[in-house]
Amino acid sequence: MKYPEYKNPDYAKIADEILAYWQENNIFQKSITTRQGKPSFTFYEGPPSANGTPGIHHVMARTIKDIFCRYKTLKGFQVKRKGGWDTHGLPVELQVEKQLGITKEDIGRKISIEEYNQQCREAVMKFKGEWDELTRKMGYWVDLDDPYITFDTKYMETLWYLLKQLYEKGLLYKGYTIQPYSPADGTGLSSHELNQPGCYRNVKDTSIVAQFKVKGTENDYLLAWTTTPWTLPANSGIAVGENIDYVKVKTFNPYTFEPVNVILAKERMDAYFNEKARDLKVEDYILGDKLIPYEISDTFKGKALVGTEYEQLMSYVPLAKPAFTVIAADFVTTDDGTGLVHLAKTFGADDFRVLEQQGIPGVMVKDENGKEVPIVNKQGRFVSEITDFANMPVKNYDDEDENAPDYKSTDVKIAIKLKEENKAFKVEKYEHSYPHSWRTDKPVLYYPLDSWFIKTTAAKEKLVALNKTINWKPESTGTGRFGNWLENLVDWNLSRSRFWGTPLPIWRTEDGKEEKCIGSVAELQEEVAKANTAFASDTTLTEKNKAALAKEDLHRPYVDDIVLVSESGEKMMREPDLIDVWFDSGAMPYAQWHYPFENKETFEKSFPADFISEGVDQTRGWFFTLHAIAGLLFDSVAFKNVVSTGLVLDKNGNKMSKRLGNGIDPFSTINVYGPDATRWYMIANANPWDNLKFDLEGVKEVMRRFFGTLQNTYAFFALYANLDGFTYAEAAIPVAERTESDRWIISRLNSLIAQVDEAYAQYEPTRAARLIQDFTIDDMSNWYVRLNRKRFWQGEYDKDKQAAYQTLYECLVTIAKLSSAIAPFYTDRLYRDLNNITGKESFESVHLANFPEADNQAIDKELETRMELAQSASSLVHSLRKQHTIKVRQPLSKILIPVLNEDFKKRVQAVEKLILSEVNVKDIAYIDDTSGILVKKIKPNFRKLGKQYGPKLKAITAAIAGMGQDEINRLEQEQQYEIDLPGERIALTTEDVEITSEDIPGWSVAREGDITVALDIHITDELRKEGIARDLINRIQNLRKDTGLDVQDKINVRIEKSSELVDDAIRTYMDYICTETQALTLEVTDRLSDNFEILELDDMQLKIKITL
RNA sequence: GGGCUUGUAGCUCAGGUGGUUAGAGCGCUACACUGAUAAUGUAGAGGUCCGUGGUUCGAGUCCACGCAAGCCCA
Repeated sequence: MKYPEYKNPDYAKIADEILAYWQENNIFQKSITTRQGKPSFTFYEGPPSANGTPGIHHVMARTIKDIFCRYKTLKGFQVKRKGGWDTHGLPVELQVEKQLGITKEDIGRKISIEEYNQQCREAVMKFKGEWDELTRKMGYWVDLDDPYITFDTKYMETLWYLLKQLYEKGLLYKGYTIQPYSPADGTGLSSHELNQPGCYRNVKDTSIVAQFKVKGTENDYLLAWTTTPWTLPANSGIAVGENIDYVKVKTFNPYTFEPVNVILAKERMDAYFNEKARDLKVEDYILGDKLIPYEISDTFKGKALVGTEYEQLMSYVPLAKPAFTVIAADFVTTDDGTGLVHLAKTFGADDFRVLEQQGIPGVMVKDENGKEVPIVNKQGRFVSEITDFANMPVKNYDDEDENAPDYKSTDVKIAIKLKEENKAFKVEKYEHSYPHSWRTDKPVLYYPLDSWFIKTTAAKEKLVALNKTINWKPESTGTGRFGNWLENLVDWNLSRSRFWGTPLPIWRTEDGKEEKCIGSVAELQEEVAKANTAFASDTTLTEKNKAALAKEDLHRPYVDDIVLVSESGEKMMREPDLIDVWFDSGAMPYAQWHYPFENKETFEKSFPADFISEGVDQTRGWFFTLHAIAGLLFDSVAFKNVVSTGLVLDKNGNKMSKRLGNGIDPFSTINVYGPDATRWYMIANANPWDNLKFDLEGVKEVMRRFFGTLQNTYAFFALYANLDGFTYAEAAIPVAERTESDRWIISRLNSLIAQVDEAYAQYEPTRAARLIQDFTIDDMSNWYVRLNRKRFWQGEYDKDKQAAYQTLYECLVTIAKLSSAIAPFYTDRLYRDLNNITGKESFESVHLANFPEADNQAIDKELETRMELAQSASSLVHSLRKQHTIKVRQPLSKILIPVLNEDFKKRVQAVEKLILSEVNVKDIAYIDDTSGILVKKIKPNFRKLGKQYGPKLKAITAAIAGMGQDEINRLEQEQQYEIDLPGERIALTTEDVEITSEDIPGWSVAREGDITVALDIHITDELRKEGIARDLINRIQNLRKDTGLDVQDKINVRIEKSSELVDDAIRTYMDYICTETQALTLEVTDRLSDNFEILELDDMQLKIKITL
């Protein structure tokens, strides 16, 4: 049995093979069953919607999910992960509308709701095949055989159960919010509809700066600006900015010329007062003059205005305190208007929010049922209570000719009235952007619409407190984005007026006085039975009820048909709304198990989740709904750890979109570069929560640099291990008995295990990937293998060789395990290629193995430091050789290393041999102080001195810089040295400075950190000959390779006599050359006649002939 | 308009608790090395650490105000 050797590894192909292996051997299932009885680690899958094709960002998000599930499995946890599909909601509906070429209005007319929903049900799984394929090909392990599906009746039944729980706790109520509403269409508009092109249009409207009289003053007025004068009768508050500067200005009303004191933001004065009137005196004003003088009589911050009461502007509907009070709001600016904002609670979302917070009521009237309604009806007309304008449309909804000479809009009529009453300070046309219905082109109003809410605000404190126990990655998303959101929580608006979704399970009598919330299918059946008994005489009704129930489907339209009976015997109809689809996904911890109807125990064991991960855009989506439902109903968090991932952008940092065509197809990427490199690149390149600029060049680089190096190292190992028959059959050689470099790489390996384990445990996969990558490339390949190459291909199969194999084997297997969570395919191949030969472990796959444990005994920090020293020393010698253009093949006699203390010397000595062989030098000479040739450099220890002396540091630095060699020596000998500062003397110790060797006069030196190296570049004849011998070996090796000889082929070499120097070199190093080149004979002949090759050696030419 | 994030070499990114020569990889240039060879080493070029103020003996790092990009929400 041999370790498989690969010529040109195709990583995509490897992945396919491994995938097949997993499938045949049920590796995923085994990764769960083999952990039976172990502590469980719960992961919740945020359900994707399969109505679109998956993109490259899904690979990113799912890689993160997969990594931690795999990691925890290796750590011995049982990690069940149920897949799921999000199936309801607007995107599906819009897609179907588009597909059928219909609009929302056509549903229930041109197409029945039943048929429409059937279309949705089919459309939503349209791309399930692609999703499953991606899941499989990218190696995302999730259980797709038994997924939860949000349109499933069982799933929906759990939603009803949860809603009923909320209802019974009094957390589900009917209220209203201010939403875009089109009176012309008689319907509300979704934000999606509002985002239709052409919806926002520039229109000229009448704007009014109204004068609100401050209570208890003679003629002090608050100036508030509005572009919707029709909302003025509904005014019940005014908002100011707390930190904005306001002024009180003495002037005259430009329409009535009455003297007034008006209050507005200082910055806005220019807009309302004529510069030319600045120097006029208020006292000198002649009534009726166009140029109106003004004078600032007071200045104050907005804060001072808060609480000011004023008189109602248009008193059609009286209102009690605290209405008509000035409040502070964060949305007030001085960009336009007056810096005071008129608030109409029923006609602005901001207005509603701040007034609600302050407990200020809105201007409402009672309708015929005694229900409170706004002063504008659903047709967009003033109600009768607004006597002067009763029944007038607030916008031009009657298609009147606006260009007619006598046309006056309602806004204008209001303006005229206010002017006459000394209540308008300025009236003008104002052009602004205003939303219009995309159907009728008529202006949209912001209007209170009925909605069902979950009273999340009731649990705000709890939700905030629970959030603090969640480990957020990154932390700022939890404390900032999510935390702030919770702090400013508003009630969750559940209502959606759509068709494809979970219906609200609430039935109401027509007068709204009695209602019932249904919490299960069984309950619905009971209630239907009751109703059918109560309304037995109405067979149409009872038959409909029966038919609807028989469908066993909780969707519309069936549930709409069901009529229930109230306590008092009234008919109850279902509230027509659907619930927000976010409730669907937020309820998945319960609904995926059909809790509490089934799987109670399973649910309890898997709640809350240990880990979830989704895009940061889910903060107010899934993350919130999970948190809210768990907090409200279960007094618990829904998840303990969460990684919110950033966006995947194109390589230029632009959002990927179908329109721009800059999207990356995940399938082709995986097919070309393989899933491992794709996954590794995404993880190693940037932290998952940072946006990723996805560049295929980066994937290529990862493939070459990391996987290429790892594969190369394996290939190297396999090549020689196969030749030597290494199968790890021998007992492991104790680490203490292995070479310095073996112990070093093992120490580094164990340090790596500990660091990688910690990185994963802290949900920092990027750190883990980078650590593994650096170790593989720098430590294992470029240093350990390079230094130890000879041990693998030279000499007998002795202990030393076994130690080398064992050491490298250990490294490779460990890297396979550490990386397996990120690159599951290649690492499984690597692991099994190695382990199948040695049989060290009995696992069928790396994913069934255990995470390596760091052996602290094997970690030797001192050794790691020493090796760093060897690396920098070697690098310095290489650099010196480079300067003098002396190739490494040419041996040199010695290097000098200055040593300023014994510790340093010991360290270098320990790695002396390594350095010498690495740089091809015969000897190291250590020079210390006593040699008297060192030039030293002194530098202040800023960290220490700074703390101690602070401001005096500049003077001290100057004094130290002035120290010569004698002074430095004295400091070192006496351990103390006094320097003069202006006015005082300071004693320095050796701790206060850093002394390094700067130079060795007459030598060529190089420095890096605290190590200095000098190189003896004199080449003796002896060295020259050895250099020639090495050159010759190199040329012969090249020749062997070029002629296609195998590594083990023995050869005979004949070389034509040339210079004495070369002949001498060959004679002297005959044995050496023969051993290295596997030559049986090597002779120098007078003349080579035919079939010879010419070797270039420095400036010489050699004729050579190689035969088998 | 608000909240959050990001800004360091041509590109992608590192740079605990402030410490005096700001690093790596890729790319570019040159040279070397060569039973790991579609690999490797060394060197060079390339930086107003987004800007402006401030704190400090000392700021890429801390503070304030901006600018730019992104996400979410109005």
